[in-house]
Amino acid sequence: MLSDAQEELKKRVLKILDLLEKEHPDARIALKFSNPLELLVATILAAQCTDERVNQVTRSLFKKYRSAEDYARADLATLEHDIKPTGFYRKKAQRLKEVCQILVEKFNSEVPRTMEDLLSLPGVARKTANIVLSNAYGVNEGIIVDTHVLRLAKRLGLTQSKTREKIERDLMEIVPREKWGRFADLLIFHGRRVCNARKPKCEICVLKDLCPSRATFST
DNA sequence: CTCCCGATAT
DNA sequence: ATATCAGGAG
Repeated sequence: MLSDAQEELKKRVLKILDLLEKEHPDARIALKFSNPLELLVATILAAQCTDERVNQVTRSLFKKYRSAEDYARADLATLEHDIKPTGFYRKKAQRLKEVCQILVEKFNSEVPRTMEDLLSLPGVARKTANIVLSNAYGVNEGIIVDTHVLRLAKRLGLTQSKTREKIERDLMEIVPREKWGRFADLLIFHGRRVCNARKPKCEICVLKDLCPSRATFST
């Protein structure tokens, strides 16, 4: 069912994509990785942690742990120490080890390529799965709804929904499927550089003329 | 909803 | 002091 309001939202999305593409042509995932396993590990570590800190940790981590087997047989206390600066380190170490044990046992030591298999892994929900599918395998199963996409989608008036899963469905209806990956990259990049959580820089924002939240934030 | 974790910005 | 950082589970 396509209401007029939804058609308007689709137009607004295209405008946003166009403006952000011109503003941030180099927008790209900030996590550093060289294969699907490294991306999965980096994304798990990225929960409530800046990508910069994750990259700092993974630079040495990826030299020490090169395969799913390496994590699967790691000493838990050692792994905790190796990822400590990313925060939540006990839970993250436990999940990394458990996830990699499952990869070894059930997935031939490889990172799954389907949403269903990824979601079966402990500590992997839709946000993490979408990042891996999109950035490691070029698959658009859904739209990454992380803290930035969540915040910007609300501020830009693209959704009124509360939960991540509803917001993802809302966005999937108004963003062209071939742009799902690009949409997330651009919103995340813009969210980090301009539309911050704390103090959004509305005065330099290329979206200010179409942003319903602009007045709220202007100084 | 809380908990998990700690560094940093405001 | 408090909110936030490419969240997910109980």
